[in-house]
Formats: sequence, C-alpha cells, structure tokens
Amino acid sequence: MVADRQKSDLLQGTLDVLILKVVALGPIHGYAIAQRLQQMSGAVLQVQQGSLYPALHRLEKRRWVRAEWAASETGREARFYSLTKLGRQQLGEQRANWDRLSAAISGILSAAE
Amino acid sequence: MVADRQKSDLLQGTLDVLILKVVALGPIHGYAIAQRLQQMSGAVLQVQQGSLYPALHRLEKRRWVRAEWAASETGREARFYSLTKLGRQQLGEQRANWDRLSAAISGILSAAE
DNA sequence: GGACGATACCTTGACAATCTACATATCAAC
DNA sequence: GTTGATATGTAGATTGTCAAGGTATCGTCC
Repeated sequence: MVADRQKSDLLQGTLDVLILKVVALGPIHGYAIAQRLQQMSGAVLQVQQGSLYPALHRLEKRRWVRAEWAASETGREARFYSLTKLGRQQLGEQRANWDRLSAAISGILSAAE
Repeated sequence: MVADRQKSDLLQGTLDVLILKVVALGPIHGYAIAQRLQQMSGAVLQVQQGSLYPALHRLEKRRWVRAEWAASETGREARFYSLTKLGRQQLGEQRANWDRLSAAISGILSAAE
C-alpha cells in the first residue's frame, strides 16, 4: 500500500482490515478492491498488486474471506471474494483496534509542546 | 511497538513520528521515551526495546535527532536525544501525512454498508 | 553481604508485510 | 497489430518489529 508518491510507506497491517471492509460491502474481485480503496480514499491509498494478491490469499487461508470464480462486469472471469462469518467478526475486532490505536497516536501527535 | 496484549502488531512506520514528537517536547533519553509513549497513550502503545533503540539510531543517522551523554534524573549517565532542525521539519511533514492517512482509513472503515 | 527489581544501554536472529518488477492473458479501441 | 485497461499471479529484496538475550548501575529489602 502506498500512501504517497514520493516516499511514504506508512502503515502496515491495515491493509487486511481495509480489504475486509470493502469485501463486506458486497462480493467483489481483487482488481476492483484496489480501485475501490483508491477511490474511497480520494487517491490517498494506492494498493499495489504485489501487496493485494498476497493479502487476499492470506485472508482466504485464514477463512476470513471466501473466493469463487465468476464473470466480472466486463464479462471476463474473475475471482470474487465475499466475507465469511469469521471474517465479519474479525472486521469488528480489527476496526475497534484501529479506533483505539489511531486515537492514541493522534492524541500524542496533537499534544501541546 | 505492541498495541495489544494478545496479538496485535498493527502499524509499522509510525514509531518514528511518535518518537520525533516526544523528543520535540524536550531532550529526553531512550528509556524515558518508551515510558512517556506508554503513559501518553494510556498503555495502548508499548514500545519494545528491540524496536526503540534501532529506531533511535535510525533517526540519529538521518540527522533528525541529535544525541549526547548526560546525567539522567537518577544521576546515572544516559543518552539524551533532542530534535534537529531537519527533525522538526520531518515531524511536520510526517504529522500531516498521518492525518491524511488516518482520515482516509477511518473514512473507509466507517462507510455505510 | 546478597538477591531482586527498576533503570539504562545495546545486539542478534527470525519473521511478517510490503514493494518493485516481472509474467501471463483477454478485450476494446485505434 | 499495438496499445491500454482489465485481471490474475509470483519472485526477490527490503524494512521494521519482535522475542530473546546481554551488560551494568543503583536502591531496597532481607
């Protein structure tokens, strides 16, 4: 996941929860997930393919998502991912975790000098 | 940096900006930085020494912080870190980066289904 | 005197996630 | 027929963190 053109590489580990969230919005294939994240973030987030597919396989292995081949909007075959029950639970947990963490970090960064 | 007792390991790369921020509050030694982060975050963030010292050396190498030996509060010798001009600039940039990024992620995670 | 916990520094080895770059294939447009 | 978007995937390198260890000083408790 790249968050800046020049040089950024902030944030590791958040890709999973972002993917879970997008998949939770309805069955979707990998390529579209990346597009959706980019669009929803106002181009702040740009997921590289070399990050995306390993992440999807990771999530599938953990049974947080389920995959099946189906025809995409363009008529081509694509692997559609949907959230499992376990995945929905994970999404909840990790979302709470993100909230806690981002609040803690933001709090520190805005502390008065 | 550990954010959860059980299993967490969210967030990589944010340790640097957190350290820069704490150092910006005034010269401080490594051990105290870890304590301060833990305290300021309400125990959400716990920086391991194996993360802390490599990070400090990294920041020093990049000339974002400067280090010198001095006596700590307890009278013992310790390495006190202070922010350089470059470091102050970096802190500003990375803080802005964090704000952009966390806003983007939070926005996605709270999107309606 | 000796053990222990807190303070304070540090390194080593392994691991996990990401990035860059590459490879493949289909389809539409030109 | 070549380019660009769509769509999947892998390989190698890099990076940051973690777990685990080490050294040493200081105060306190027994």
